[in-house]
Amino acid sequence: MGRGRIEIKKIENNTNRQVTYSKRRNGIFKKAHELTVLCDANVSLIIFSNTGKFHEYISPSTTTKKIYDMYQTTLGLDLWSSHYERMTETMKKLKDSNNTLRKEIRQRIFGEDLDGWNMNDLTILEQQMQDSLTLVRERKVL
Amino acid sequence: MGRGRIEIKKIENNTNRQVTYSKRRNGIFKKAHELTVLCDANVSLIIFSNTGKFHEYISPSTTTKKIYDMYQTTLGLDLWSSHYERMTETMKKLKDSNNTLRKEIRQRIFGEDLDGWNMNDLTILEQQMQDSLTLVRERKVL
DNA sequence: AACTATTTATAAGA
DNA sequence: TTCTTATAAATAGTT
Repeated sequence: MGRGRIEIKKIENNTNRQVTYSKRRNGIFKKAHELTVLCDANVSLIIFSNTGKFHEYISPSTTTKKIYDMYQTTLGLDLWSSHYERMTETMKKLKDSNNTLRKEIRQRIFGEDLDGWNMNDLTILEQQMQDSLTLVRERKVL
Repeated sequence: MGRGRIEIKKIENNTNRQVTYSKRRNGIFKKAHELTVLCDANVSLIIFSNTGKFHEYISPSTTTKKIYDMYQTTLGLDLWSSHYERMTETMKKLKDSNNTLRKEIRQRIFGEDLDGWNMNDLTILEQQMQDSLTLVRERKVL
């Protein structure tokens, strides 16, 4: 690498570690970009230094989120997307339930939307309405 | 780099590109690991080849999820959480709406849950029920 | 998969 | 820090 072989172990001297970090960070970013161009690859490279400083390389043709989504899809992981799917499904069920309830209210409270009901259905509905009405009238005299 | 300088542009020959990809992937993974150890850094390196093959390096002391969580925190980004929050809010509204509808049905169809309604409320409800019942009866004779 | 001529990366020094 | 340079490391083309 440079003047004399170095051992791959943590550089204890703060200044040296910082300098090496800066040089090698540039080096690996360059490598990441070369891999992107030469081999038409998509690369996401995120680095946090030991002092918490953040640097990243992302291939120009993609985004970090896309890479992360692909990562999850590829590994079949359950970090976000399955959670998302569960929520989507729950939401769909809630919406369906909502629609059903609204229709029921239109039919049974306002007597609307009853096209297609036959005489028998209507008789049962009428009886139910009569019962409810009786309940309310009873409550008024309590 | 090797025998003769190369240009950094896409290698068009499939075999050559594949071979270079394999060699350089190893190279950059080694660099990522050296940076991790020498500089005590946390590195996430995810690569998708142009054929969709997936490879990653992650510093041993961390996980990909941790890096992405830090990534979001550091950038103050909202890649996933804002979407999540919007969904959570929508879901809450749907649940509330659902509960309201169910209560309305209990009260106005089954005459239940009417504690706290005063005489005036009950009279209005009674009138509404009477109107709906009339609507249904009219429909029966159509 | 191994070899090797070169280029590239970089550790240490200025 | 930035530049220089000796040397190690990476790798493109070859076998």
